[in-house]
Amino acid sequence: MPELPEVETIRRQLAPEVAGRVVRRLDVLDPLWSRPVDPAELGAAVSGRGIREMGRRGKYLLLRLDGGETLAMHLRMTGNLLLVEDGEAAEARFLRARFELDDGRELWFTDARRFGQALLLGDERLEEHLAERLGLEPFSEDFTPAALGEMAAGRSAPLKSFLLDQKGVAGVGNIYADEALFRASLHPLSPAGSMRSGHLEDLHEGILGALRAGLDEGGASIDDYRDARGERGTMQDEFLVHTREGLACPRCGESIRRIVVSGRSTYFCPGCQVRLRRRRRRSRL
DNA sequence: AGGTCGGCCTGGCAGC
DNA sequence: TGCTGCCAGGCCGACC
Repeated sequence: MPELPEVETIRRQLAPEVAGRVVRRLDVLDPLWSRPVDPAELGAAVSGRGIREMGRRGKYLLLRLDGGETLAMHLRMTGNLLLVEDGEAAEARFLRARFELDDGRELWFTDARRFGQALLLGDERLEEHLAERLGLEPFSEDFTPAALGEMAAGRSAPLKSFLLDQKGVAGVGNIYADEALFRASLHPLSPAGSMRSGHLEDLHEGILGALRAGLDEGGASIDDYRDARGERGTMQDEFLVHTREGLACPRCGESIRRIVVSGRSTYFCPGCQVRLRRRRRRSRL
């Protein structure tokens, strides 16, 4: 699934290719992609516009256009954004939207499950939209163990659910949540508010370490994910626990388990990931 | 208000 | 072989 490392891999590949180009034409083939906006309306609004840059916030790809508007795209589960050299020759399976650039190349948004969406907003409204949904960027200097502690304080939700919540740390999804918790030696069912300062440092480091590994490997291609060139990432070969049920823990050798937390498959090592207890409220003096 | 759950959506695969 | 039914999960709205 596209999470921060996958989306950032695509952004890094596309940014130098699309900056300064013009979208000669945007063809929206699937009304679900532009919903609730009419496909033809969104197509007309983007066609002819110059591209300033390709950005990212959380798991959103941000196509920044001339004139102070941005097309925010979300890949959700099975979306891909491909740079296509020859639109005639490429296989158009699951094609939902097609951008023709002024250099003859095309950007294709493909999406088997059709969860992906795009939204055109003025930059001010976009900032509001993102601020309502997303918390800290993990690679910003604002993301510190102390900031993590402030977000987790008083929360009884399991650490796994806490990490999946985009309003906390933006960009972490099911894969990297499992990997981060393993790196931090923290049990996914531990209440978020139960972490002490050492745990906060471990989790902070675990999140960054897992995301960096994903970036180094060009993302994880368990099934649908491909980078902007259509190639697979290799992070799935480096997973420490995710999808490794029954295999030996790389740290202590115990058998990795799979449980369901918040309806999501969750992999962890019962041998070395510590289950914290809910912190007792400070008694009043 | 914080936490959980069902719905969106469909390809792929297990099971018969 | 071919059909059915279930699973995957990011995000959001409904509900407790």
